[in-house]
Amino acid sequence: MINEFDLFKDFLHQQKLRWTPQRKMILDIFLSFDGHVQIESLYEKIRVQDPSIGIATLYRTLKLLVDCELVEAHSFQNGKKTYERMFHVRHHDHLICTSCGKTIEFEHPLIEKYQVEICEAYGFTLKSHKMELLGICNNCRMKNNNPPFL
Amino acid sequence: MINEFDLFKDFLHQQKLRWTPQRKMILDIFLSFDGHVQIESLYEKIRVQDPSIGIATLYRTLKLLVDCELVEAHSFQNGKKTYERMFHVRHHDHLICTSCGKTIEFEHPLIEKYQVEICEAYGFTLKSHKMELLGICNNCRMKNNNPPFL
DNA sequence: TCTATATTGATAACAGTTATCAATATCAAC
DNA sequence: GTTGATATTGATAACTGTTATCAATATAGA
Repeated sequence: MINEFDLFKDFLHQQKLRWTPQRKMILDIFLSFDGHVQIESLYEKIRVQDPSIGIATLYRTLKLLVDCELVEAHSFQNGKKTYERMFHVRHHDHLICTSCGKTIEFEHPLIEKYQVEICEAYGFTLKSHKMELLGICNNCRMKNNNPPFL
Repeated sequence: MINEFDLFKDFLHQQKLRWTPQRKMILDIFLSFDGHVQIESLYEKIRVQDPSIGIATLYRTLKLLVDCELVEAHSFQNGKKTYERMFHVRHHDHLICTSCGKTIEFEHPLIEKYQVEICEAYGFTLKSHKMELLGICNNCRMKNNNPPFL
């Protein structure tokens, strides 16, 4: 079964770029994270293994990983980017309790279908999506003694 | 009917902050835009009316407008924030081009319906949601003309 | 092994945003 | 209206995350 390393190697070869120990290590450590990874955490963990690696190499490698679609970049409010693994991972959306922070992952095939339709209508090629439903979970509603709809 | 100016004035008063001509003008010009406003465009238009206004005042005022929930801040791929009017505006979701940053607003009643169903299934009381479809717009696809790897 | 050239780490540069500060404006109390 | 405590302003320095530059080095095909 094809894996991320082979895919990255192929991509580099195809672009006449080179497979280096730094690139291997960065991908390796990136894959050891789950969910959204911040440059900062990634860089810390990388430096444990090899303190000589420069931050520029990390940014450059992440950009390559995004180019070959193994990784997706997100921007959040605080101005920092996060990076998310995009290969061998099933897509899902999030239900988030704004009171306790609990999150539930879910999928909904029909919603996905409508998303594609919307993109087609506007001439977009859909690459990914993010959907977050924000609400109050059962637990918190009981605890706070709030009525079910508020 | 209550309007943005009264709401902002009340908010400032409540926080023991002051109602100034600069704040009035910034809100006024902000409201003359539609959709997602970039600081840059906003600042240009403001300086036409009063070239003495400083960029810091613009940032400070936008932060206040976000605090009082008249405005919502978004961060997109290119690292720039955009600001969106949040009052007297119907809820909508976003289609975002990850290449040029162009955004299109849309609504889809069926998707909204399924969101409610999902929340009910997990015992959540839905408060709000955010859905972003990320892709490549027609323009950028033509311009770049580079097929994705894989 | 040799050689063209891609890659590296250090760091300067850059862009967007925020903090600092002295001068000024606001507004509640009188 | 005047006063005075203090919030606000504009200019700009500082800060943060990211990217570009560059000389030294590593890679990989011949």
